Amino acid sequence: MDCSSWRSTHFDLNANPVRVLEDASNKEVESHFVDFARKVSVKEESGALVEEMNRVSAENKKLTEMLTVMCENYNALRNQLSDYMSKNSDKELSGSRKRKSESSNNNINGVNGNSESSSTDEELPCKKAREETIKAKISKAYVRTEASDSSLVVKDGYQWRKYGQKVTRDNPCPRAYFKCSFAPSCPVKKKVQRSVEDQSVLVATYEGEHNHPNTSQLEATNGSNRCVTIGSLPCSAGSTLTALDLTKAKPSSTDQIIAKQSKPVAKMDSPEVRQFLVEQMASSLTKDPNFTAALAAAISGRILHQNPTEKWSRN
DNA sequence: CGGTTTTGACCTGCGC
DNA sequence: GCGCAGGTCAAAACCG
Repeated sequence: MDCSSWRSTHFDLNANPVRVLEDASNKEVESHFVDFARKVSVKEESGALVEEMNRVSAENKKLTEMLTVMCENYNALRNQLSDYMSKNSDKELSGSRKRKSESSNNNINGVNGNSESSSTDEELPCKKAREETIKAKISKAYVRTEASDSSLVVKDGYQWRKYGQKVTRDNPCPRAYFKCSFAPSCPVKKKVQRSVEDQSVLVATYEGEHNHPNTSQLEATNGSNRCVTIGSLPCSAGSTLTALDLTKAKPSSTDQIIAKQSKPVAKMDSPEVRQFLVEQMASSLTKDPNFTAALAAAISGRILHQNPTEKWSRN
């Protein structure tokens, strides 16, 4: 599983635009300020503006430092998580309750050893291969939501149709079953259930791989998606990703996703797409007068949520 | 009116 | 074989 390059580029995607934005906004504000000062040429007013500018710069610097610290912490947590995942991936898969894809796989050579099994010699390899395929495409995503939010909705950019809900024995919270809206042409399913330990965390389990583009990617490509897809999951199930949500202030994008998957998405991996996303993020954010406020909110939110995040990385 | 959600019934695999 | 638990189906309700 070679996903480190993708993960690191994805992380850069989150980190670099901030630096780009910071430089761009500083230069922009400075040039606007200079022009304005020349035109008005009122010393008192310019003095006040300089003072304001210094204050904003100091605030900007402070935010940048906080962001740097945050990114370092995020990196450390991500490394912890990937270490943990690689150590426990085998254990996790064999220990799951899921029967079709795992238990039968592990017992196929006969813990029960019943020679009168209904499976024929032709069926066995075929079934095994199919189950292994399914097993290989299972991925999990942990999504933080508002504690008051009782819906089992994970905004991952795809459209889902709920086909069932069940209360399971090991968790009092109901588990919801979703199929991709493109079914039956797209076979992907997902299960969403609240974590037993932290009920503000949704655990989404994806099975299969989408054979069509992510709807949010399509919207972004069309330029109609003003809320950049940082917080959404660009999920072809099976790719490793980490996403940093800078748009926490928006209710529609409050989800904070840390996902473990197993192989990269070609579209997201291409330099053109990354460049496009960076440019789009930069342009949309620099035009937004609420950007500073939203950034501050995101950072404070991150800091407040740091402990639960550490908790996830242990689980 | 068509698509989605809800929810009880049903199916299937596993352990005893 | 039986009971349990997870997963799926499908009819009714809901919604835009």
